[in-house]
Amino acid sequence: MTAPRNTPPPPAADLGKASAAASQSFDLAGFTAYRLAVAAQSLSEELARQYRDRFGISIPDWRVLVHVSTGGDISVRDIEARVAMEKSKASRAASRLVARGLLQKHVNDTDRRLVRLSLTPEGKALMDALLPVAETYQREIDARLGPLKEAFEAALDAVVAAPEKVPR
Amino acid sequence: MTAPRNTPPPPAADLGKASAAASQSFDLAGFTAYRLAVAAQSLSEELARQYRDRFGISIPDWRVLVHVSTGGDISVRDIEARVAMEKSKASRAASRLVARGLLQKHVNDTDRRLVRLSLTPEGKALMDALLPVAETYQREIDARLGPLKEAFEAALDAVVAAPEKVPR
DNA sequence: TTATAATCGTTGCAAATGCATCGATGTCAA
DNA sequence: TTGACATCGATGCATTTGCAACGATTATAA
Repeated sequence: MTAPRNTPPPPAADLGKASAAASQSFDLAGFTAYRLAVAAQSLSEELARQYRDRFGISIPDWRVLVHVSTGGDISVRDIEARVAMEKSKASRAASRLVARGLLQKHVNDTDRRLVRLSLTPEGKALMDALLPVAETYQREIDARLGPLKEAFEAALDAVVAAPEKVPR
Repeated sequence: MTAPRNTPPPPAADLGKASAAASQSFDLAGFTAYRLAVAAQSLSEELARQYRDRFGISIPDWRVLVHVSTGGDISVRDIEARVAMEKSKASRAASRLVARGLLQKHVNDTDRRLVRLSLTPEGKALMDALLPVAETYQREIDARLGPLKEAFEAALDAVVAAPEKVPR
């Protein structure tokens, strides 16, 4: 991102072109979904790099770990619903973490289809190392946002809340 | 999606952040990088589903198409730099689009390492169909944001601009 | 009860992805 | 000019991903 070297600055508006239509009237930079995706990727990668380099943890791993560490007895489907992750992704992340000795799986006695995920002592120890990194990073982001933070949070809520289905 | 059934409502806001034992003091919902990622995925998927179902276009395809359609003669590395996409991803998306007859590749005569990507007539026609969908969707998002939009855009800029590297 | 449907977590599989590397081309300094 | 190095786009490869199954379990209704 952002290393245009031999690239001439975007002409941005020179395609006169035939069809009086779309071909030149759209600017990706003004497209909120795109800008949001780029921003999200940028932030996630900053943090993910640290997790990966220092702890060997991927983003799916991290999400599962955080959810389990804060949520008590959590099932895969809880993660799917609350962490915005495909269930197969959550399932595999959980299995990886179990294989690494960070997580345990138990059968839920009330509903034996469900799995209860919980941290092992090793998992707890890892989280104790991981969370300060996340908190430091969050403070960094807060600093970048400054007074915009409140509006930003509100906007994130607003944009996700889909009041009605977008016409198909 | 989002049908929490047997899941108790998230505690949401009760972090004493005693920092002593991280294992329960962190709330993913208060973590900006996460919220941003979820919002971005939500928005991208809403639009991507339409593109996929109606036009067989993936998000990487879409980004390449938009960039080519607005940017004139564009190389793969331009896309990498300006669309926040891995170059192999951009390269393969371009190849897919060429295979579908939507894009053309030419050698850049000035620098023969570069590829010039341009829309075929079929590609232009597709964009003429695609862009109104995107514009409608953008209006939908604007409606959701309302007066928050300005602050939201500013916040996206602020959060991405990493003034200095986060300590590694 | 029994039959039918729904849900949970896992897994097979094809496609997509990230990374490293390659050949081709270009740049630059000696 | 030559040689060392950089850049571009493509690709091999291992991993990850999304989706559609599946078996096991539970819920619902006849």
